[in-house]
Amino acid sequence: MNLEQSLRTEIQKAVSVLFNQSVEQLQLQPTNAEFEGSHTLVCFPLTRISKLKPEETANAIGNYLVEYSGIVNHFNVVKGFLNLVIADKVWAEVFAVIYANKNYGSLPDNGKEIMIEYSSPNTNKPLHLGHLRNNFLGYSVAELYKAVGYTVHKVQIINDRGIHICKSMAAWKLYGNGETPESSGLKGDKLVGKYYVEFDKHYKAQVKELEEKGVSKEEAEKQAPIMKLAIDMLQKWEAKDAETVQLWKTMNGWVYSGFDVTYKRMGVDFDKLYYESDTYLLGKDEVLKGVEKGIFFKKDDGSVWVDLTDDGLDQKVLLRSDGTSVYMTQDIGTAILRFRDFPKIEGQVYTVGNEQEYHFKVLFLILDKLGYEWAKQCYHLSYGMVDLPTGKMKSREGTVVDADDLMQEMVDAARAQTQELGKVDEMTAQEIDELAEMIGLSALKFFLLKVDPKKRMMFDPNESIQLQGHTGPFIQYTHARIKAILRKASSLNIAPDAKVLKDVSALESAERAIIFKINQYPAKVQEAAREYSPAIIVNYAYELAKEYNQFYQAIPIFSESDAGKLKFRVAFSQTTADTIKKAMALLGIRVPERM
RNA sequence: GGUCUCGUAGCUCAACUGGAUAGAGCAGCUGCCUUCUAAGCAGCAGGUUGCUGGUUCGAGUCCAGCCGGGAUCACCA
Repeated sequence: MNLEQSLRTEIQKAVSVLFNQSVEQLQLQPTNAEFEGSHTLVCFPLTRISKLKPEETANAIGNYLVEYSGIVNHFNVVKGFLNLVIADKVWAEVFAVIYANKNYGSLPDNGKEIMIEYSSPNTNKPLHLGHLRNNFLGYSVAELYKAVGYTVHKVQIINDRGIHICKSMAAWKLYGNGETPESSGLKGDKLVGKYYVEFDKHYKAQVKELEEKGVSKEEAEKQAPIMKLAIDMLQKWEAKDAETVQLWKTMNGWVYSGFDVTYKRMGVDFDKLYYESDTYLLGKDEVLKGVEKGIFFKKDDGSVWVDLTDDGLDQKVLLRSDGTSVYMTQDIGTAILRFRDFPKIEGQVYTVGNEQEYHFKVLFLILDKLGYEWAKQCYHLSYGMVDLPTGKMKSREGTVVDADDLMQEMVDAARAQTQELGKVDEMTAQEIDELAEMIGLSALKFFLLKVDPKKRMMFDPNESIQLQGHTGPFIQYTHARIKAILRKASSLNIAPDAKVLKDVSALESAERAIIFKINQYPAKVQEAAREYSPAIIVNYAYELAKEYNQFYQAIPIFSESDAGKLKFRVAFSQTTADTIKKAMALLGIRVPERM
């Protein structure tokens, strides 16, 4: 039983003894910094039971806890707030338990499985800033679910078919001269992206030319030879024309190898990939079955619809009048396929931008109507757009921030800063590279994860490159700093053991603050998983590091003469470093031994 | 227009789900490296939480109505 639970139990005991009534709900919160204590019981709601004034209620409970609980040393009351001061002996015991637990913060395997989808790019454009937020979020939520006991399957669906990739193919065929990633030295995804842009350029020129000849805009857009070629390729692809399929495979292959490089640097991975070319025909049977069951209906032109007006939504098309599938149909099929592939998963998390909220609302509703129990366990992890100081990212205006470029800039900035601070004197070139990589990516990930996922956020390149303050590098620095202490402790043969810890009394307030923080860690992990919010861990890690730095600055560890106390300080420095490392790992951020 | 969503310090974000005098970082100003790493610490300054009402012991948080951003309402994906 942890401290908070014990405290709640004791308070409930107090209430039932003092007021002869039981309560389940207690408002227990951290004490404001300005008052003495760590835990505060809000007593206003209890006045109904106590029939006393808030202050009197608080005093009565406080006295009882000091007398009987064995946890509370003393207390103070401000208005209806009962501020409790936990006995140092209890803190020491709490810490001793944490110190001995190697898996602190992780729950044991709960036998449940969950699927998390993220990234899911198109194959015609390189990954950009928006994908970075998506990937970091999805990866982190997966780590959070692992930490609370789930087996997690990370997947993505790659949008590898359709007119967009045919556009790149058409442009490459016309203007590529056989260019390959090898011959050009370009990353595969960049090469294909280049031809997508190329397509657009020529297409616009051709449309303009036709218009100048007196063709209407609408007609010109249809007649532009390059567009005709792209459409022709799409039809050939669907007819499984060998040459077209081969080109498609080749160019997508380039994209995948390019993406792999980017994913690797980002530090994300996937357990299974779904390709839209495999799944785009799925779902149709399911929809037709739905028609038979009367869940969906057919219009006179043959198109199939679902009526969601009773649920406050619209009617939505599921099959076109020519019988072909739409986006929604595919997603229905893919969802069902995934539950067949992984029968044990209890639900799916879709990490997709909030512009698709309506789509997923409809999707989950349809799956529910089709009778799939798991539909209720599907969750759209909807995140807000990333804005630039100049406004929205627009590919047409060339304001898209490329993922590879950005990561490189961050790493370069980290290297420059590290060198400027003179931290690299004793490092090899390889060590410097590794450190710069770690720091640069930490700054980026921390920056993108610190905001509540649901909210739209601002990405200011100048601010993101900051390595001081509320940043990943600040936390990494704290970790490295603690490691330096531990190295010194080890060289002095100071080895803490759990037995000594319990005997420590008279803690400094900075020490209590850190133990209090460390003690919160498991609850924070669970909250973050429940809320699908890595931002909770980001802020937790920051607060813990901040707390430690205050201690570090205020109390010189090795000047302590009491051997027990010295060991205690080394021990909780160790645990702080471990907790920082674990928390950062949940965010996909590594921490260095020195920096 | 319907639906959803956001609005907190000059800027970027918090606020434990209704609790105390709304907190951090950046930017600005003051201090602190002969002691474990100054990518740090301590401090100053900065707020009518978009506006107006309501609910109650208590509202940034809940409700209503305005004002202002954004998203979405395709036989596109």
